[in-house]
Amino acid sequence: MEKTDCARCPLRRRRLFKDFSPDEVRFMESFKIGEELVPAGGIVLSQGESSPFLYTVLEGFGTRSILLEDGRRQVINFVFPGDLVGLQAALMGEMQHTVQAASEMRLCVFRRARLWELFSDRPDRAFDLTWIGAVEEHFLGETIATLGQRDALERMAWALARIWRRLSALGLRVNGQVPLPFRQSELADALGLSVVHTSRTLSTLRSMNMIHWSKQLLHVPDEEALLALAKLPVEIEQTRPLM
Amino acid sequence: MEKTDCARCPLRRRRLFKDFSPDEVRFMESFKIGEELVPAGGIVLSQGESSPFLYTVLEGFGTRSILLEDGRRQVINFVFPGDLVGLQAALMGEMQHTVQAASEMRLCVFRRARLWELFSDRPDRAFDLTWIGAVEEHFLGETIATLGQRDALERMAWALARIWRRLSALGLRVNGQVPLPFRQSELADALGLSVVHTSRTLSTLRSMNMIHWSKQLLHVPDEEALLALAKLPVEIEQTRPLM
DNA sequence: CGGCAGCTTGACTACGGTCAATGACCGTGG
DNA sequence: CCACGGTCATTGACCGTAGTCAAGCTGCCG
Repeated sequence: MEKTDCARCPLRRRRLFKDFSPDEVRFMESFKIGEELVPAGGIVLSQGESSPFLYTVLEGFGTRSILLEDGRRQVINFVFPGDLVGLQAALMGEMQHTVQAASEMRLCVFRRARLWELFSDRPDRAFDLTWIGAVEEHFLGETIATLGQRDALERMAWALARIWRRLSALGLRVNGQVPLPFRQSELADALGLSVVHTSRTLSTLRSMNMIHWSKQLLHVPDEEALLALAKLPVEIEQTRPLM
Repeated sequence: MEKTDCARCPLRRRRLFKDFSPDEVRFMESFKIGEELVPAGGIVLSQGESSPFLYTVLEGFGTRSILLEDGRRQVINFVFPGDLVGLQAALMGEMQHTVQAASEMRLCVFRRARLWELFSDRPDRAFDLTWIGAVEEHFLGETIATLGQRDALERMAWALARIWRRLSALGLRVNGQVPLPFRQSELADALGLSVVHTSRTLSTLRSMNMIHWSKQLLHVPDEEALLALAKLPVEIEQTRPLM
């Protein structure tokens, strides 16, 4: 697959992401070894396996999830364009979770073996990498707080509000709608709810006129209201570095 | 407070931690600016505030927790000797959670402003820092899976098994007991349970003879059994870098 | 048209929350 | 030295949120 060169990377134009210096663009250009397409439903990285690659998502959506021994599954979070996946395996040896495509995904491919080079030659990029890890960690902390403290309605509002905000910041909102290619069972596994209760909770949110979700499209008529229900502060999505 | 020099750091001797090269010791020696004591109950870092410092825990135990607007609290995880705290604030500007001492803590103090120097001069240490972030992230993922998928008994077994293993690996097991200076309400807030149900769950575990916990001391008669109840693989605690 | 996956709805159940009373322990002050 | 009050843990009674089981429904694809 031919690679789009980083200089004209469509993602980096988005306000959500930090600008690169020309130097950084050049480095990433050399760091990137290609692109990969994963079909909807495909596995990007598999729990328990190591991978010679890490990836930045260019397009498409996915999930990170942990499989328990007894078959239960927990979706750790959702993966959106701009997210880096595979860093764990790159650092720790093997993936501790599975990354799966929910819609077709286009990925930017980096070679794990060259990660050390990044640390020794490009402290700025190494810093960004650590920064990305810290943001991820913060987000997981918020997720823990949500699962630990909030009830089903709040959890659902929280998840949808986060998705809505993120996709909006990515410029994926068209006609007041964002794409939402997840199934209810994935939401359920992300929020620690049963599929049945997920369905009921969604219908409550619909009847409250907080969301409209059908045909893989989500519309939020009153963002403030949903954020309030989710008890999320009305802050802006912070600009983040891109790998 | 006079500082113990890194060359004879008591923590680094423990098997749990990676060895430093003499070079690294020298660098850390210069990176460390002092030590600090925080009394039991004291706040180390406060959610929403920034901090000019980051810390490595030398002794003592604590919690990281998120305060929700309505007063609910979620304990994200427990903090043990060897853990690094304050990296989030150092990178992202302000703390997203609070770090509080559960017992008296002795901390190694580093200056945030010199973090950049670490990245530019010491790629090995920068790599370790990122590594620490990745491990933390993995652990939070496991926590999410626990809160999302497991019932009260499994959660409690999981938490106590993790604490038991970690403290054992730290060499803090004496006479088959590890110190456990947390209150039940802290366990409750960590596991998303009410204090009442936490007490009941603990008494179930006791009656199953899985744990003995009194007077801030925890004893696990049959580690395998507890790990099995917690559905935790019987792996060794991985050696980790120390900052 | 048939079959399957995903969603919805109803009926019942149970895990864990809430409220409340009591007990154990400890530090403080009369 | 003991009484008092505070914090933390325990226990009982009751209740509610969310899980389970099961039956239908919808839409899609072969």
